[in-house]
Amino acid sequence: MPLEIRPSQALKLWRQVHLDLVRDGQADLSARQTAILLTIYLELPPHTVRGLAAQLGVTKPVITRALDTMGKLGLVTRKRDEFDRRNVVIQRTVAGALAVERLADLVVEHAREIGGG
Amino acid sequence: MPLEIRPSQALKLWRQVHLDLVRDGQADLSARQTAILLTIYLELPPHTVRGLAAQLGVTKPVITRALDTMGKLGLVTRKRDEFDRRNVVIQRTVAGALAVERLADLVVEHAREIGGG
DNA sequence: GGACAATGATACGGACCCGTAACGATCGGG
DNA sequence: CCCGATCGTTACGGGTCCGTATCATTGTCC
Repeated sequence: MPLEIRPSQALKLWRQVHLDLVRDGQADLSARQTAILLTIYLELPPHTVRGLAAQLGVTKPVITRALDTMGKLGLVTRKRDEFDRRNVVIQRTVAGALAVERLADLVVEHAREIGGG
Repeated sequence: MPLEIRPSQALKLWRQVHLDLVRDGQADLSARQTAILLTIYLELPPHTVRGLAAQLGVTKPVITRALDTMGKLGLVTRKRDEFDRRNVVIQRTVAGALAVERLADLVVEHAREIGGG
């Protein structure tokens, strides 16, 4: 059963959620950072810098810097892989899980409000 | 008729759309810029710097700078209001309308893919 | 052990954005 | 005409991010 949504509804939803994100003063994440964060929290671990870079189609420094920023915000953590010490495993945090959950609630709530658009 | 969507579906949708935005190499807009762009294209004109700042809960320079950037990208245009020459009216462009339309299509398409999640 | 590959981090110059504060231009009332 | 209010922009110091190139560390294979 596909999720049906019309273009006008999609845009209203997109706008309302972004408005809330901005007004709540939450971290003003870029599209890249959002994609990284959600990939970490939705896809099965383990996550590496290399893997994320490949999935997003960006270079490794982009991921490293995004992880630096999100690390400061407490949204993710890094840990060296003990089996292959070249790798770094990106781990989830409680704060990160809460932020993702809050985003989900925001989308659900506004979707409900929009209704027939 | 409310638009029903579950949290897990919302997150999948959010991730997929952001992944596409990043991979398409489109302008990597921040949450603020996205909110501004969609407000201009969804709400009734006229739009002013002051009005946008109030709606988003940010300061005026934030809007000015965002308009500078989007102007370079061809997404919006500015014009002085001839009736009150203190005001600046923000206008839509063909390129901006296309970008918004593309975003809508992206959301609709991924919503359809997700289905029962 | 040594050459080579792979991983993530760092250096660099340049661009953008932030918040606060000040600025020039314009309007409106006395 | 002038003073104050309003509008959008710009200046400033500080921070983040970009892409490219390079680096140190670690693993792999002969």
